[in-house]
Amino acid sequence: MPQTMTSADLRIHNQVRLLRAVHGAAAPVTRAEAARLLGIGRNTAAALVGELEQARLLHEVPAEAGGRGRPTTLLVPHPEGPLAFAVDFREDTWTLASVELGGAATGLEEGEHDRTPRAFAAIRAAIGRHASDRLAVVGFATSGPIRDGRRLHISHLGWDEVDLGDLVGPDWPATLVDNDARLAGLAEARRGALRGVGTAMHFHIDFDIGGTLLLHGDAQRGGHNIAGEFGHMPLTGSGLECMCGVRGCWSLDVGANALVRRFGARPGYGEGRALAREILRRAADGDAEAAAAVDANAAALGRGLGALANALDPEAISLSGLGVDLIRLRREVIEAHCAAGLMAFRRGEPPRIVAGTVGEAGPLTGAAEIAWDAILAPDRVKDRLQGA
Amino acid sequence: MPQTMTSADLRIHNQVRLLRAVHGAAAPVTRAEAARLLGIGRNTAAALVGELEQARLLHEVPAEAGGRGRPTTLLVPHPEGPLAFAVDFREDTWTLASVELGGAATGLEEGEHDRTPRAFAAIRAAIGRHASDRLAVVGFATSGPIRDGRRLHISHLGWDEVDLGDLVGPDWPATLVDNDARLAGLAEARRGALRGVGTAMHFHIDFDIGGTLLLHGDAQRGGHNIAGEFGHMPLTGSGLECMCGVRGCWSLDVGANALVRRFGARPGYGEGRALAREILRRAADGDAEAAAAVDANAAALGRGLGALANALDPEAISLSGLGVDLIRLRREVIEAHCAAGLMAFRRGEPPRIVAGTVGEAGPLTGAAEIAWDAILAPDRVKDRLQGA
DNA sequence: GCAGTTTTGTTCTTGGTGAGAACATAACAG
DNA sequence: CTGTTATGTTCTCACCAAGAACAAAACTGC
Repeated sequence: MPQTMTSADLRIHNQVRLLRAVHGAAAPVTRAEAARLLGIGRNTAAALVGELEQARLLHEVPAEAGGRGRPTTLLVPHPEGPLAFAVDFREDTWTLASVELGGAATGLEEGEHDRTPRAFAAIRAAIGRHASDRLAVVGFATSGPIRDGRRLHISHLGWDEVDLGDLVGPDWPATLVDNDARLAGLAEARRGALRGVGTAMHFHIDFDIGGTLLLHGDAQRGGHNIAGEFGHMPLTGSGLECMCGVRGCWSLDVGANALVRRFGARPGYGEGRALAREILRRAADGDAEAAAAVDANAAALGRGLGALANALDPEAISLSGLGVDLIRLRREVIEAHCAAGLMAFRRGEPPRIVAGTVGEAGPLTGAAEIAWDAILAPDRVKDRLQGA
Repeated sequence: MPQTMTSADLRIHNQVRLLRAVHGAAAPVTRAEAARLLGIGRNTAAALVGELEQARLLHEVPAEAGGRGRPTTLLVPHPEGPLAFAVDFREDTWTLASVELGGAATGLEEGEHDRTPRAFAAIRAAIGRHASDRLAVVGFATSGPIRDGRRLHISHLGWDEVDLGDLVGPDWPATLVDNDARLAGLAEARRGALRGVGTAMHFHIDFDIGGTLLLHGDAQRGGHNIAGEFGHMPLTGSGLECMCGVRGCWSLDVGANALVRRFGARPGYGEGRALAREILRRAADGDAEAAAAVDANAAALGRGLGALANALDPEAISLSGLGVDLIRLRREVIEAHCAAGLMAFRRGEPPRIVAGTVGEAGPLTGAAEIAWDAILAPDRVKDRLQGA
């Protein structure tokens, strides 16, 4: 239930709705369109926008006349408005970008890192190089579960229970950290293949399978912010022991580990990824053993998706990482095994399985989204409106 | 995002908040408490309550003085206010109850049925015998998935894709139907063991395992209203074929089917349930084979819960049906196998596994909740306020 | 090129909403 | 019986969005 509602809160509420409409729109919105969209009068829209312009949250530019009627204005990000910085912290590289209202991103800097917490200092320095007083919130994507939003477990870096506070320090701008797979899903829900889908799931397939349940455009975080480890459910009957400490994880049969294990390579990270790509390439070229490995992978993927669909009933499922390749090479296998895992009465209306459209930029895009969610939170908008 | 917000909507919004506070409170609320709870002034509270009394949604009665200060009034359901009827439609019996604002239930009638759609006519007649113009919405709990809220699949009655419209007909009062396991979970979240838990799960264990993910007190329904078939995920490596059309379902290893199968009985419904209860009793009395069956059941239950916790990260999990007995008899087994299924880093903070406290009344209570959710929907409250 | 049409912007009035201050009231405490 | 405390009540005020009326700026068709 929303918190207290006074007359003044009403104004903020509608201004946030307006800002969200602009931020989430696929194409630029005119002021008149926004009024219709929110169901408010043109006069009210003018007043709301006027204050938001004053607060440097929106800017009005003349819209080119597109037919009859008095020409209106386009609502665009204010040139001096707040910016979100987004960081995608990957296995041994990172990317920093600046994202304005509406989602337009500008790449700022990239770097490599040595897999130690020193990487965070380098990123902080990069942020410092590009930051201005327009920088409002930093969204940070990293792999691995992040318990309570603070304690990082990045297994491929050997980071276990690393406290975020020790990494970002007090000199950082306001920073929100979340899991990359979850953020990739959020990106698909807000700006990709899952836009407008009420109940959806996203899975990022790499060595591991991480994902998220997306309800009405929001990624679910669980009670301790560590929801989404779907790869660590025993969905395909594997008897192997997983690095996570459990036996039989789905991830052992789907993704890069499963592909490379078949070719005698040890599971792990790094160079294994190249081998996995090589196997996919050989499978596409007709190599029988590679093809069999990919078949098995796709089958296990489909089986697990079917099981999850029984439990969570998504309308659509999007995939990123190796999942995109698996869909490209073996859509029928995935769908057939998904159907086999679906309860019979569901098979007439199976979840759509689609490749994500945000692609590699998923974590970065999602990181920008959580940053913008914070910037557009009613309290923050209120402060900004009153501070102006 | 909430819909249009005008000044008038603000009033409704706060009145709904007030009604929900009264409805959801554990103990009766005074007007002054309600004002504090909602963060509104005493004057505003007086105005809101006054209109709600006018609309016969709330009634004020003098509260017995409990200390210093001018005595206030207790907010109670209006004696002529709306009522929800709740129906629990079970395997061969049904129960009809009347529930007032706040959740107080009055049993009205019970009956047996012949497992055919004629049962609905009998229930309709019972509703007619007790209905007055106070009856606002009927909440109906039945087992099996209900696709899109309309198409019923009740396997133990042999109902497949039975359209709700053919059952309830146009002469029914406004009726909302949902799955009994989901409604039992909703009841726990609103009035039971899961009250106040942000992320929780509930499972009802009978022959099958049905359940629901509960987020902030709301049961998740999925894209086609058929979420919650957690029992039909292959979480325990069974190789058996399930009646649902899939192989390896969790339900085959947990619940009454798994118990009776061990004793040579065929899986199914009806008399099998008595045998399952008998096995539990013998296990409690020390019968070795019964104990082994119960052990296996508890282990499989725990294993599945651990897997689901990896994916969905609930703070607490409540159980009903046989789950209550399994917790009573084998809590350690469940918890140990749950921990084994949890990723290692989660084991320090496992989900609490608790017996539901609403008990047998779960589906009925949940059915009343969805009915009251409808009655307290802003549009409906608005109509009632303006109609008065 | 001009009059009519269409869409939007702008201005002003109005009904409604919650906040806040001041005061009244009804209990309890000593 | 007086002071304290919590609540009810009344009144004013700032604010909000709606709606009507009018103005403005484009296009259309003759």
